[in-house]
This record gives sequence, structure tokens and C-alpha cells, in this order.
Amino acid sequence: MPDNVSLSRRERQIMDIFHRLGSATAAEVKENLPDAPSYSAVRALLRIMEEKGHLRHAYDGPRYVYAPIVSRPVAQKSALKQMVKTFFDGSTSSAVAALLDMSADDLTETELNKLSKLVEQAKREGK
Amino acid sequence: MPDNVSLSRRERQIMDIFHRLGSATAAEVKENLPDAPSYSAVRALLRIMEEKGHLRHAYDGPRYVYAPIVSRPVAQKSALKQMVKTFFDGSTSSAVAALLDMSADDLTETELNKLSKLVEQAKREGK
DNA sequence: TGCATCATGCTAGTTTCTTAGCACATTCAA
DNA sequence: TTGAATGTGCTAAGAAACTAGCATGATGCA
Repeated sequence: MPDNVSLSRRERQIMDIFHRLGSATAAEVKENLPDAPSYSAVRALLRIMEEKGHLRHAYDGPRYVYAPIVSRPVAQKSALKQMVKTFFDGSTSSAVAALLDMSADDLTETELNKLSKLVEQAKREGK
Repeated sequence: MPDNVSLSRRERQIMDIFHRLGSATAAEVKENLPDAPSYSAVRALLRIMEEKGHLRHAYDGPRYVYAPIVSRPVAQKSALKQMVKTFFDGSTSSAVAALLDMSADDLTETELNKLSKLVEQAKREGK
């Protein structure tokens, strides 16, 4: 095992599923996995990832329901940080700009108003 | 080789370096790599990644300078898309909100004003 | 109750990734 | 011009990741 933090290809795919779904059984993970391997392979991966500390499991009747150890907000934050650092030279505003530019068409007026408010709020708090 | 698109652990680390630096020689990649392996190992990886179509190389005198095949803007876009989909249920505004919240303290007034303008512009364009 | 179904735990094998090291070409300064 | 430094190409092997399949225990319904 290299280091318990950096994920292998499959492990990353699986973590993405959990970040999207929150929690999932082995069968659900398999369904959502590109180039889905065998059910057995998925279970083995989940077991290993639990050992490594990426996941934990609870019981839903007879079966395991896995979920990430790290909460969604924390995972979001760390993913965004990484993203801003890697792709935007550490500039948050560049990232926001790209985000807006990218999906300008998809944003409703309501959402845009919400964003205006967020920016205004940030201004007030900064002072 | 699994599929030429999904990156292995090392390959991902290396791609991140390129997205940050733009281009780099084997020696530079090695310097920036966590748990840096041997110079030789780095070169081998770069060669393989070029074969797979992730990188290309040019010459700087005697040595190779590698760079991503995909341009930075395109890579940014696709990374953001992935991020929004995985961590924010597809909601751009949630992502922007998290971004602002995360780094509110680091944003200067100038930057905030810039963002205001971007939002206003998006509003106008949407109409 | 008995059996099909659906779980998990484990083991062992294959494939892919990762690495080092050698051979050879080029560069550059003494 | 010559040899130390610094490149690259290649090969082979060890490590890690990935996978299938079997054994076994729980569940649920005819």
C-alpha cells in the first residue's frame, strides 16, 4: 500500500460515487461504476477502502451500507481548495469567474440573485 | 492499460503538476512530486503518458519539455464540471457559494467587485 | 421446515503500475 | 578533444491494484 491517502483509479471512482450519493451498498456502487467489475471485486474494494480509513459501514438489515468517513462539507472544501490551487493559481475569484462563465446559460435569475447576495454579504463581512 | 482516460495514482499527481505549472521537464516534475521516485521512474511515466495521449513534448535544447495535450481552459472547465456534478448535485450556485464561503477572508474588495460585475453581466446576458 | 436468495469473508491469481538500472547519445567546459 | 554531466530509450522485475470464485451464514417465503 502506497500511503493510504492517494487513491487508486478504482478507489477514486468509488469515492466520487459516495460524494455524489452520500452512502451506498456494494450493489449500488457497482451499478454506478463505469466498466463495472464483478460484484465480488466491488466488495473487496470497499473492504480495503474501509481498512484504509476512507469509508465506514453501517448495517441496513443484513447488508452493509458504506459511507465516507469525511463529511460532505469537509470533502467539498478540500476538493475546492485543491481545484483552486491546481487550476487557478490559487485565485478564488478566477475560479468563480470560470464557473459563472461556464454555466451562465444554466443559471436562473433566482440563482443569480442569490449569488449577488452572497457577494454583497462577503463584502460586508470583509469590512 | 485500462482505458487511456482514467489516470493511475502517479499519473494523476503528474497531471496536477502540469495543470499547475503549464509545462515542465522530467527533473521539474520529479521535484514537484510527493514521495518523489527516481528520476528514471519519472521519465518512464512521462513517456507512457505521452503514449496515452495525455502529454506531448517539445525540445528545450537537449531536453524534453512536456506539456498537457489539453489546454488549460479546457482542463479547467472539465474539472469544474466534474466537481459541480460530484460534490454539488450539479448546482453551480452551490459551488460558488461554497467557494465564497471558504475563502471569504482572502478576497480583496477589488476581487469582490469584480465578481459583482460578473454576476450582473450574467444577469444581463440571461435576459 | 426446507430451499432459493442474497449477504459477507477469504484466498489466490492476473493485470497494471511503478520502479531501478544499464546502454548509448549529446553537451560543455577544461 | 576528451571525459564528466546530463540527456534519452529500453528492459526487467517487484509492488500494488484489481478481480473472480468458493465457502459460509442469514433471510424470507412456499
